[in-house]
Amino acid sequence: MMKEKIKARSVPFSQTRSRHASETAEDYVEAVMELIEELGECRVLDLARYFNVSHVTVSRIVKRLHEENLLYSQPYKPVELTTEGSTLAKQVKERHEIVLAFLISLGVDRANAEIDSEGIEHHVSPETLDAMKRFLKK
Amino acid sequence: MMKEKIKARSVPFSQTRSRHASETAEDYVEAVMELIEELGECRVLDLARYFNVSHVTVSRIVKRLHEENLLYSQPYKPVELTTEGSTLAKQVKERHEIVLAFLISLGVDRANAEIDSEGIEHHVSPETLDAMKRFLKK
DNA sequence: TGTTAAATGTAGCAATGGCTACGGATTGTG
DNA sequence: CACAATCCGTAGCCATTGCTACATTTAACA
Repeated sequence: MMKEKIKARSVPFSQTRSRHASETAEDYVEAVMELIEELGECRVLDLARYFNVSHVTVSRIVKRLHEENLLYSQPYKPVELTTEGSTLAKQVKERHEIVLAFLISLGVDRANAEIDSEGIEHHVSPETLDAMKRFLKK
Repeated sequence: MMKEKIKARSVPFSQTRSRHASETAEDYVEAVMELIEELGECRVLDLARYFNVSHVTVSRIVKRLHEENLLYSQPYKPVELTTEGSTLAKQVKERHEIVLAFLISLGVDRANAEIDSEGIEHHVSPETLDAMKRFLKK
């Protein structure tokens, strides 16, 4: 059978695993920032409740993000953001808020907008984010 | 320290793992449908090139989706869609096309729209999809 | 036909993110 | 202070998605 050349995806599904790991990092720094604002500090169990996972899962991810210099943590102590983590958290939070506002302004009810924005935010390029901002200004 | 109750995320990050597995399933049935249309058949290596992963990764995922009754495969034979897989593929493709058209109509250039739509499509609820359709009609 | 090339499968390792079970650390309270 | 409750770490399991290396099957062609 004659076969034409296969075109790979515009942007290959490059490394689904590392992509997911980055999303986790973004979710965690955002959550840590939010929980510190809400509660004054962020414990492992706070994150576990926030994400609805066991404290063991949180503990391991916190350890990884600590090694990646996004979080600062000591045994049995609250989790804190490093400078790098804080910077990332602010970016993620801003992007998240824009996506959420955009969906609401598009006519999606708040409940669905909140759910979808959490999934969508990780996949919004700066260009798409700009387009959303422009839409919001009108 | 007094701590208020922690509110879990509106929709808990429930089972990131199974969520990712579903996304993979959606991506694969969509790819299989597209590759069959383009090439007449879909081989493991076609999928490997499409997703930029090794044939081993594809082989294992195809095996899993076969067990989930989305794909039909026999050793050393082309991959096919089951009825269930075909139905899912059509839904995913339609949703994907709407998201892509929406982003373009929002003012995102095609290249970025294609990239972002691939990431976003899995996180668009029916409500948000409806809002995108309404936007496209105007 | 028989040899070689291409396509797939299998074995086995790593990273990530789930979990339960268990034990140690910290905290709060009588 | 001491005990109990809560918090958190470790061990060790599973599933998913990456990989390389190697074996096998299929297909192509000299």
